[in-house]
Amino acid sequence: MFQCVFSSSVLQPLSTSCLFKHLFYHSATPASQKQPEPIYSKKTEIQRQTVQAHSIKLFIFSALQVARQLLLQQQQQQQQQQQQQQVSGLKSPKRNDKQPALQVPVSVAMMTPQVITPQQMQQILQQQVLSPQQLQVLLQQQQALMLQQQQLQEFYKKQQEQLQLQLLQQQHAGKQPKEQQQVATQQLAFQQQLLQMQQLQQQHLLSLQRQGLLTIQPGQPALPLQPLPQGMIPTELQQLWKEVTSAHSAEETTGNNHSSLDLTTTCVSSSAPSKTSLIMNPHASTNGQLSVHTPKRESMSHEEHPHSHPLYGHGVCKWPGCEAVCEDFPSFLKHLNSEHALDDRSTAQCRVQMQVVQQLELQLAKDKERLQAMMTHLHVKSTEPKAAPQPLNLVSSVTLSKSASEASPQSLPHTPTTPTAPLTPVTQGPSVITTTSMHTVGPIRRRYSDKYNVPISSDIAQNQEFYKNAEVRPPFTYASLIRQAILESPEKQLTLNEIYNWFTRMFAYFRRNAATWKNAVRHNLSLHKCFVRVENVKGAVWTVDEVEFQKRRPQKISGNPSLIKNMQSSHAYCTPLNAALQASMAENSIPLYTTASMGNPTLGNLASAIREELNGAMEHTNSNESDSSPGRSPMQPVHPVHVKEEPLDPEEAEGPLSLVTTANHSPDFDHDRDYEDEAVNEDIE
DNA sequence: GCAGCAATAAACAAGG
DNA sequence: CCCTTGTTTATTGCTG
Repeated sequence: MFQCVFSSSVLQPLSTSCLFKHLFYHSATPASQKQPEPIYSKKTEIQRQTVQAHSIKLFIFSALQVARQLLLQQQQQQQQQQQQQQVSGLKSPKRNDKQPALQVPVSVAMMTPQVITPQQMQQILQQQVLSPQQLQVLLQQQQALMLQQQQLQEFYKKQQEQLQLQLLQQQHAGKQPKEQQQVATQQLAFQQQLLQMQQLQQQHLLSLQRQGLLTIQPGQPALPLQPLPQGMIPTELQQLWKEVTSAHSAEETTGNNHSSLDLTTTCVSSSAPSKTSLIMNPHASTNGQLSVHTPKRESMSHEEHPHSHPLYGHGVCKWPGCEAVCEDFPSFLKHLNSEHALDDRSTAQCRVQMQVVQQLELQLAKDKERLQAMMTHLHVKSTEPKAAPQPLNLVSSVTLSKSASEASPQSLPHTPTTPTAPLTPVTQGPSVITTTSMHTVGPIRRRYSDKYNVPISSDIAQNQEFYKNAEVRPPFTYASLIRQAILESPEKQLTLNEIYNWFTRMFAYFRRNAATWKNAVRHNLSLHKCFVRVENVKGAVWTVDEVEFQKRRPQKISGNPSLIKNMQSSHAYCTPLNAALQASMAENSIPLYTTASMGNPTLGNLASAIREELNGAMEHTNSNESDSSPGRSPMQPVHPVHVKEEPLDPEEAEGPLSLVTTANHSPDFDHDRDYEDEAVNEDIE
């Protein structure tokens, strides 16, 4: 069952064919009339936004309730069987294999039954392996196994230590523990996970010991972290592992760490940017997964600062729910050793933390997935109806972005139209096509024009938070931005550095690639007569010659003043929204934008910004051009309609009172110009 | 295809 | 010498 996971659209289940039809329906509509449509994606509601996350939590919870009871019964039986077999002798471990897991598809049952990671969940969902019923069964199984793990732990504690040692030894030897003869294979794997967690603790102690701060001899040799099949090891488990063993791993390259690292790489996915870039490039996290990147950095930082610890900061133990004050690192270690030793409570807390991380990662994965689906869909849409050269252009741009992130972007000349670039489907690239990753595109020069019809100050004021937080290129020329910066200053004059600061303060976009845009700022200041350098006592300041500025582009903007006025008016009464809300609304407004909410330029701006981020996907889809709409993309200058734009001083026009006009206009608006972030990759600067 | 504009890159100089 | 500031030139992409 497929459901729309995007926007406020109705959650209607769709079959595969219906989904395609639906997508095609949207694709067939001229992009200039329609904003990106809600993406119908083959996912269940689990992959929806937070609401869905909550839903699934409830869903899981209810499933767990059922599972709990089942498990308790099952557990009792198993314990009885275990005890019986200890008495009567041990049977062949093969019985484990014959004992089927709960009714779960093979592909799932084959997985090591551990807590489902977001990745697994995604995979399951994407593969459409599970029906909701199956999913429920799986969840029950998962939880049951978790409970079982807990209870097994207790049980083991009550058993002879010999039993545990035996278990460990056998696992170390790659054999199946005897205790697992009576449990399903899932339970076996859960025991393994339990052991891994114990190993985490052991490793932790080991690491502490290696720091010379503990003298405890580990009771058992560190067991190799058993790689879980199919790369299914939970990322969060790795992270925990790395966190716990970070200091240790820095100085030792044991098999444990190797397997951990390798698995990390595996989890990142083979299509991700090279491991090296992830590791070496401090900005690579924008392209890759933080869950992978972060531990790496932590590991390195710990290497540099032996007294730093993921669980210790600002004199406080950062163990979840602890916050005990530890004056110094040794006392923290002592505290950690005493209060957070390997016991039920610690392992339970560890599990909780794992789940927290899982939730976060799931959330992140969902959003990434949605973004990718959106982009994929839009690319398809934009390429389908167009002639070959343009789609090539577009696709190669994206491809370039990927290759650029993999190779050395700096060395890449701007060859966005290079046909030699493989036309790799977008979906095959790094699973994370983030906003920032779009910025890693090579220097693709894209026309970058002012929203002539919208006062810059108005737009900036309306979307201030958005620009501040989203790395979206403001749809204004450098000249306009510089002018705005200067005009915003109390004395209408700024030093170059102050202009820089304004840029970085106002636009997240300009917090990157400083060398590039600063050069552009200087270039513009020097180039345009409208910027006048005034020698000051302290140095030089830049001012704006408004007359010159107005003379700059009179020919470009002309047309019906009333339309402009309408635009400004409708634009002005939009309440500024915070960035997150804006982004969300932009998402949701996309379909409406083309139809009903033409009067909401703020949303329009956001929609435009999103389009901008879409790497020109909708470029040249200007089959319908009509410039009068205030809801038209603010990115789009009005070409055909000649409006005298500049006479409208933005400072005058942006007043909130200058409005009161039509909110609705022609649903047509031109789409033909999309501006993307050419984005020199700052990562390697 | 061309002109114009804007973005980008880069060389260069002057001054702190 | 390095950095910042400022100027200039060249190139490229986009649009009309």
